Amino acid sequence: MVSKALEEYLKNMYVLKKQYGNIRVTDVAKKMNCSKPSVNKALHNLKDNNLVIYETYGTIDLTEQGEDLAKKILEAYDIVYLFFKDVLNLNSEEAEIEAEKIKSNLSDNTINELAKYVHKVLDLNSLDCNYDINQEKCRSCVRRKIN
Amino acid sequence: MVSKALEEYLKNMYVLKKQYGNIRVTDVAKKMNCSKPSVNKALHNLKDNNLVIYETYGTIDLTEQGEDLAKKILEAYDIVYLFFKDVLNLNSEEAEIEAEKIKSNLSDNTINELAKYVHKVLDLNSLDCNYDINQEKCRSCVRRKIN
DNA sequence: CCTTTTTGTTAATCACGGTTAACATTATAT
DNA sequence: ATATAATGTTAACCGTGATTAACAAAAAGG
Repeated sequence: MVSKALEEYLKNMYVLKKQYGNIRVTDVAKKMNCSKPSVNKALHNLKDNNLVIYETYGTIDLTEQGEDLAKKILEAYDIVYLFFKDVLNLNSEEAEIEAEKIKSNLSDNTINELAKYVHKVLDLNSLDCNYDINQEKCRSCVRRKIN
Repeated sequence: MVSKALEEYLKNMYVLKKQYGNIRVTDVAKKMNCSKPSVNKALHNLKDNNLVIYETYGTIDLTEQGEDLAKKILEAYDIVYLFFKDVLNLNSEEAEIEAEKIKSNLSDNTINELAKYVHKVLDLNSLDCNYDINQEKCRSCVRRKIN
């Protein structure tokens, strides 16, 4: 099991790969507001855990295992974010911050249950709209897709 | 701002104080499954932060500030636990573990919103019981008190 | 090309939270 | 009252994740 800190590096590398097509130490450092040596260290550590492919001064890529883990982390983030934003009605900025803080702490099962719950509640709220369009809980009464 | 780790020591000291009337290094260490030197270190650190009253080989007590913080942490735990157990329907053990993991991460505002939400949902579920006693979401349809 | 700039790495260091081993103090029991 | 047991403290150390300063390599521009 890799640490939260390392997962965070991995996640950001994954996002950068999708965004720019490649992963660079400088970009990761900028994105994470940390120093380049920190990224370099993380890189070595992630490599030791078979999550990235990397040689000194070479290109950086995620292994299949690394991609899977990154996706799982992002999915956890998404579902927690959705809960905070659309169920608890926190504003986007706060939902983002709070989701970021706890996404890596929760077990797979909890994330699954939360996903099911959010799905169910957003649907329920949509139905409620037919009865009382102005009631407070209808702020989030738009049917959404959860992948 | 004191660290999560220190908050955890503080919380456990508070609980032991309520439970036994006094706080002892050995008891804290047992409760937290850590060594006595760790407790001792935490003690010095908490003292520096004006959260405990403590002299070498002397009795340990929480300051008013320390008690307030400990109570806040416990309240956060309780509300998160309740959410996992009675809203998400996790079993008690899992709800406990998950609540423990994230209680100190969430902002005051999030905890407040979560408290309001849990309160509301448990009431709603109670009402739902009148319509369909057997539907799945009624597993948690008992009216509960949240202090 | 070759100089300059950007990028990446290494070394040394730090803070934090934890440990074990050794020691000091306090409490207990006979 | 004192030997023994329990409790608490200190010192030395470790791993993790971060830093800055210095350096090496690669890329870019003239």
